[in-house]
Amino acid sequence: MAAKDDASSRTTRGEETKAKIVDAAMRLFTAEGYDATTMRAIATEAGVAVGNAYYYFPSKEHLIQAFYARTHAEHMAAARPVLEKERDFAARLTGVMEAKLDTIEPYHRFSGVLFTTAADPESPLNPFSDESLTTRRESTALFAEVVSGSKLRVSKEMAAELPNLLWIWHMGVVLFWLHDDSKRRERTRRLIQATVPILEKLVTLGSLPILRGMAKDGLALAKEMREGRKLST
Amino acid sequence: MAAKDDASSRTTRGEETKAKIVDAAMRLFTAEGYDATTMRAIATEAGVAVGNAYYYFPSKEHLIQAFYARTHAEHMAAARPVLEKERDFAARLTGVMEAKLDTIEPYHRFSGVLFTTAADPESPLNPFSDESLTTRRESTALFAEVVSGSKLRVSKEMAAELPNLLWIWHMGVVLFWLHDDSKRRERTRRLIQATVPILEKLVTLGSLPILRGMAKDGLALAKEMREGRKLST
DNA sequence: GTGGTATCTTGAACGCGTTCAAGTCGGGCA
DNA sequence: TGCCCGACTTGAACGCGTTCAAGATACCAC
Repeated sequence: MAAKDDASSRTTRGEETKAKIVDAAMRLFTAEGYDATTMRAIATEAGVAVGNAYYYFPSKEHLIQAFYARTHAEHMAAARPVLEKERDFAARLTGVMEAKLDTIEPYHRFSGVLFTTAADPESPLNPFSDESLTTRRESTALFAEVVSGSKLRVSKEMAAELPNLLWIWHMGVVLFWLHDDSKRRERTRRLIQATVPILEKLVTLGSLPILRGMAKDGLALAKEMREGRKLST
Repeated sequence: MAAKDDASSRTTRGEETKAKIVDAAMRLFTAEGYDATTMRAIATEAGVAVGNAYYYFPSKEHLIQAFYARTHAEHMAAARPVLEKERDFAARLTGVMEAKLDTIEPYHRFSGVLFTTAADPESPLNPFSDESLTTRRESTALFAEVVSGSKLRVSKEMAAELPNLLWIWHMGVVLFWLHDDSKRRERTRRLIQATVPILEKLVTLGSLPILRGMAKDGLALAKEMREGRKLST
């Protein structure tokens, strides 16, 4: 009996409590919305004291980040089949982005808060913050895979910068999605359908000798701007 | 004596109290930051009861909007000389955008909150909200003037849509500015310097017969997306 | 003047996110 | 066995944004 308890040692109990709290929070956020969900309600739903939630999460906002990490993981999984199957750049990008929409759809109602703080340099939810670094890196890696696994041939500079640019594009699409109250988010899907070919065209044209110089300048600018903020890698 | 009081009638007293509250709020926001400034402190500074502030403003956030309206007015004024003097499109756009940066610079420290809610569809501060309609319209009109007062010749469709696109671009620049901690916001200024010629080039190229079709599609898309949200006009 | 009324003002009270001093628990060492 | 100590848990208390019933104020009609 005691042997088996090796796994369910000290830290494990804490992990369980932590998971109970995140679960409760996600249930309530989804059902009631962010503002309407109180920390007391989360604690009660999780079967713990309110102070206990603060032992594991510094603030209510940080609970959202845990939530964000989850949908991010789901997105990574949902994008997998697309990356395995498709070889065409536009199809890969569209597939990955649509997988994102499908993943976050259940939370459209209260996702506002999720990205609300996106613009606040002080918030831990800010996609440029250190606390978002892991997620951002993974997300960028996903877009790198969209490029590298496609038939598209790009320069070294382009290969280095394009994933970051696609990540920015993806943030823009999500921002649009937030405000999109059309059924099944048809508008956002249309936006994707319309902008992906443009992106592809830009990348392709950027490889032509004539436009090489201009593309190079653009990429250099993107890199410079990215490194100015603490976004680098 | 009584005759002179015509002007300082009923509504005027209310206006004065309202102004006192906004003044106090702006002083404290600038000095202490948004979060550190309490409604009680604002009320005390303004010499009124806390409940009185809520008679004039539905929430603390709405006080920011009043603040936003002020800097907006300042920007309109600061942009005037540029529009009077310059005739070159790029110079006009750069000048207007740099005027914006100059106007909002004093509030960089706490502007995060100002745009924090930009992504939240529920917030009254959301630039796409009905409550922001007036400001947004004026702002768009400013960019319309940037175009119309320049030597640049554009198609009817382009003239109709370009101001909105420039407004979006301007929001992006402000978002970048928010995260820009370089001295004198040199990075943001560099971003403007670098992107304005690209915008100009895109507009110019879009007028060429060869690319007319593509430009038309792009403009139609922009219009469609804008009308999907309640942004129209 | 007197009463009526719309406008404006008050501050106690509410529920919230958050903090923290005071615990409880359970494995390891004597 | 006893007891120690770090990991974990508790809930009362604090200060905040916000609400609201109650009152003050100033103007009009009579």
